[in-house]
This record gives sequence, structure tokens and C-alpha cells, in this order.
Amino acid sequence: MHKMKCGFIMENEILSSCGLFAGIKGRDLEKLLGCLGAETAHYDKNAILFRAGQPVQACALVLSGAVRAEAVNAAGQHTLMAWHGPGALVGDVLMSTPGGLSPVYVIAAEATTVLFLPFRQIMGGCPECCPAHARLRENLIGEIAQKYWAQRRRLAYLSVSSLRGRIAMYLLDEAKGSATFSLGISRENMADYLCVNRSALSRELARMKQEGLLDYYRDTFRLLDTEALTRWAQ
Amino acid sequence: MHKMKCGFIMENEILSSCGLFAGIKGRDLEKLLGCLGAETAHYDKNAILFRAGQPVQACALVLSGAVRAEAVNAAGQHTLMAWHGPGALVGDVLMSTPGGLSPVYVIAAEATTVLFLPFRQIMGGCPECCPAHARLRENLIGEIAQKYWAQRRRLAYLSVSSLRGRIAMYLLDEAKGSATFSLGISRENMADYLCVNRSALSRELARMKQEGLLDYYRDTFRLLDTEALTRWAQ
DNA sequence: ATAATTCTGTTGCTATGGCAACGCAGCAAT
DNA sequence: ATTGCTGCGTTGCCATAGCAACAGAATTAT
Repeated sequence: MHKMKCGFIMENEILSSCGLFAGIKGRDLEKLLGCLGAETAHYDKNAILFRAGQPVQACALVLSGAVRAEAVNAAGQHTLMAWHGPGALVGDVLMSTPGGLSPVYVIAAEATTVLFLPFRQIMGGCPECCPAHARLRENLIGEIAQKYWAQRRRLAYLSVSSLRGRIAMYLLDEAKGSATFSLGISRENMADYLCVNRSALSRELARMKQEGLLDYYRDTFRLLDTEALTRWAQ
Repeated sequence: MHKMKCGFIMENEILSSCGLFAGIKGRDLEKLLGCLGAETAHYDKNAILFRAGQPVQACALVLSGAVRAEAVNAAGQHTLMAWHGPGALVGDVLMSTPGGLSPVYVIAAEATTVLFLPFRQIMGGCPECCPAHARLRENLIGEIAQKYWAQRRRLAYLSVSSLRGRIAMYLLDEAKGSATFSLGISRENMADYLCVNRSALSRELARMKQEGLLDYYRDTFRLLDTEALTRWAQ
């Protein structure tokens, strides 16, 4: 690993487009990064960013490359828990949890550059109480709240016991009103997300298509009878 | 509803024991509450605290009584989502979510007193940048992070497809190392939490008892073969 | 173009777990 | 004591969904 002070990263478009720095730009952002003691770090493929069981003091914003979060169970098997590409914020919830120890280790999936933002500096604030710092804290709490709702949504799907209901609820959410939409994930990932067997998912989707509830090709769906789907979603 | 400025609530032991005000006491707490513009409000039974579909500007700390959060679906059915007694913090995640609208309405289950804490005042901070204020913000983010992990844990249980595995994982977590422990919830609530049929849960527990994996009476459990249970939990 | 590989759909078999219905124990009200 | 209520355990039935195995698209590499 190879650390350096920020500076060049100012040109990085990730910063301006990521939620954590929303509403902070130009000189404010520059000053804030210095004040935070933010440091970029470069990792070669398979280098470790966070170790399992360790406390997490800072979150990492992925600037380029990608990281994987993996759990290792009692039997010593490694399981992929998450994959984070450019723009992703990693360890934010964990660093905000009092006494929180990482349940996973995080490893560079390829050559990766991240920006480390230490919790203490974010919360402590600069002596001058600058508005950028206040905004950053609001953004951080907003990011965590959003992750909370993402989990809650998935929990809602999994709490539906019937396969059809689970699918209906998920698709209605993803559609967000529009008739035709693309999920952007493979059938297998969809099955994993909904915690169902892939072939069972395909079978049920085929049935729903046959009954005229929806139409689809690969990951592109069109909801034909939202009325009925809503009924199925309970 | 009947609002009043804080003041008398300083004697309330809820404040000193709740996570949100951890590490803040005495004069600091008093000053902080004034600075926040915190207001207690009293609600008669069945009075509404938060309406569904409305933005949430403040969280409510339940001082006495209790509230219910209920969702109303498309068919007009009301479903109990959560029950919050004294010490509970309600609406904290929601007020922290940018543009977040309440998915539920919150209603007083009985005569209830709450302390309202507005998000803007919490995050804005007082002009003097007082340490109590900073601590409050840290506590808030910590509370939200903890709620995140509580969801995540439940998600982990629900993602285990076999009933036995789900039970095993849950009980191993609840045991927290000790052999004998009490869940403090009814069998029916346990079934709801794990999203399984109550009778199926009873049946599987009976099987597990017969196989010597565990023993139980009502909501008190003893794990006899954690080794095997861990294997079942995958 | 051909081959290789990954992704998706299909289908038969079967175990699992949801459902309903009932019995019993504990507890409170009358 | 009787009645009612609630919580928990038990069991038979059977639909649902997991599993495995294969087939055919679609995509990528050669």
C-alpha cells in the first residue's frame, strides 16, 4: 500500500458526483479535505484494506478499481458479501458504530485507489466550525440512513413467503412507476438478492408471463397488470 | 396534543440512560436541550405523532407510555410494524434521510409523552460549537448505525433457506456465548421475526430437542451442541 | 466461421415447510 | 367451579419451491 496526501484528487469526478460530498465543491472541498486529513491510498490486487475483527476508524471512498468484502466462516470458507466499484463508500456504517468490529475483510479486487476519511476528523469538526464540515456530517448520516432503507426494502421482500409475492413486490419497487425497465443484474444475481433458487425464479417468472401479469426478456421487464401484482405482493 | 418547553424533564431518568444522550449530563444536557429547542409533547391514546407520506423533521424520544408504527397498504389494511416503549427513539433514521417520507404513521398506543428533537438543530449545531452538541451528533449516527446492524442480522437469518438453519443461526446469536438464556419474546413473535410459520417452528424445535441439539421450555433455551448448530447455520 | 463459455429457460422429482385443526396447560374473571 | 382466553405443542395434508440435470440462447474468444 502506498499513501499520499490529497491534492491531485481534486480533479477526480468521483468526488463531485458522490453523495458524501454533495453540495461541497471548489475551494470548500479542497479546504475540507485538508482539514480532514484525508489520504488517498493505492492497493495492488489482493491487498487488504480492512481486516476482519478489527475496529474501523475510517471509511474508504473507492476512486478507481474495485474492492470485495468477504466473510470467512467457522469452517474457513470465504464468501463474497459485496463488491464495490468507483464511487462506493466502504466502512461508513462500521466506523460510525460504537465499538464496531468489522465482520468482513475488504480486499482489492484489482489495482485500486481509495480515499480514506477518518471518523474522528469528520465528527470532530474543524476549530472554525466551517459549513462544509457540517454539510459533510449531514451527508454521512444521510448515506447511512439510505443504506438502512436499502436493507429494509430487501427485508420486506424476504418477509414475503410466497415466491410470486416476493417477485411482485421487488419488481413493483424496481419499476418505480414506469412500465418498462431494466434491472441491470443477471437472473442469478436477482435470485441471490431475493434468496430464491434460480430455476424456481425462472419457472415462476414464466408462469407470471403466461398469466399475462408481466413480460420480460433477460433483465428487461414490463409490468402488464400492476393491479394484480400489487395483490400478489399482499 | 399539548406541547411544552423542556425543563422538568431534566429529572427524567430516560434521558440519562438512553444512547442518544450518552456521555452528556448535568448542566451540559440542560444547555443542550435548550439549544436544540427540544420540546416535550403529550399525546392521548390514539393521537397521531407522525403521518404516513409526510416528511419527518424531528425524532421523538418516548419518555412515558408507548407508540405503535403502523403501515396501511393499498387495500386499506393496517399492519403493526413496530411497538416502541419508554426510551425508544422513533423517526431518527427517517429524519436523517434526505427527502425521506414516512412509510408508516405513528400513533400513541396509550397516553404518551415524547421529547421531540429536530434534525436541523441537531446537525446545525449551536454557534459556540459546544462539545455536548458534537457528542449528540456522534450518538445519533451511532444509533442509526446500530439499527442498521440489527436489520442486517435479521437479514442474515432470513437469507438462510432451511428452517433449522435459520433457527440455529438466530439462537446462536441470541445466546451470545452463554449456554442458557431467555429470549423474552413469545413463540409467535419469534416465528414472526424469523418469518416462519409458528407451528412449523414448534415442530422443528421439537425435532432439534429430540436430536439433542438444544433444550427449551417456553422462551428459555439451552444450547447443547453448538458445534452441530453452527454447522446447521451454514 | 467455429469453438468455448456464460447465461437463461425447462422439467421431473421430492423434501420442506405452510396451513388448518385440535388438544392441553396456565391464568384471569365471574 | 366454570368459563373464556391466550400461548404452545402436535399432526395430517399437500402445494410450493429447492435441486439436479439438460437444452438452447447469447456472448466472447480464437
